[in-house]
Amino acid sequence: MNKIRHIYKLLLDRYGPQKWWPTTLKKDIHPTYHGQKLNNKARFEIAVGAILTQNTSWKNVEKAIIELNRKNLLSAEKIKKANQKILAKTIKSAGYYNQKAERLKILADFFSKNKFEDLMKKDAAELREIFLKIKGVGPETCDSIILYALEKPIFVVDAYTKRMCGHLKLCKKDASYREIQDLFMKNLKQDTKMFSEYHALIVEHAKHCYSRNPYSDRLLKQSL
DNA sequence: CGCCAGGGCCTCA
DNA sequence: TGAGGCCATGGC
Repeated sequence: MNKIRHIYKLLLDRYGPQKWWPTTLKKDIHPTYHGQKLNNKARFEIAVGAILTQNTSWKNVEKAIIELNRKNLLSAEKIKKANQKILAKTIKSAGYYNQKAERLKILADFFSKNKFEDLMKKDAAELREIFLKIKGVGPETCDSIILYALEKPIFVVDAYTKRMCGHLKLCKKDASYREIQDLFMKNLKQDTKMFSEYHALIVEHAKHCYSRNPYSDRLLKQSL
């Protein structure tokens, strides 16, 4: 059986559905998103979260998003108008707050000029070209926005994914982002929901098995 | 106390 | 292209 598909089954069986993107869908934090189709506010918030979580634990990001909400700053128009230093202070808990405040400003500017309805008419490859031109948006942030905010099928590769694939010898240790992305996308059905789950499951699994060297991944090593 | 977290930019070969 | 420095808080 195909290893990539096999790993997905094993992880799903072990951890259950993750229902990513997290937090924004939790009822207690954002009632309007719970169990509903994403609205534009939710999509924007996911993009903001994708920036804020760069090399940062989600817990710290969650606090920052709650603060943005509390100060009524969670929209493209509001962030565009906001004082950058105040914005930085608001997202302090997410770390790199000066850089990220600038990146949020740029992102807000982008989304005020490019409406979700229009962006969603494009396919993942077109969107990728567009987002990668934005300063502060690299491959992972770009693909996270495309997959989770715009719901187009593209596989998100992060440090955990690379670590896991290297450890399981599914790719070379110095494999590029695109190589690893291709590895998954060429072995899977192009399905947004499944790609969303799979990436989330890798993160969950990696938190257990790939946080500290030497890695021990009994679940997957035994089964491959 | 040190290490690391769901990266990306800039600089310099 | 790729390696290394830099950005920074909070949890453990």
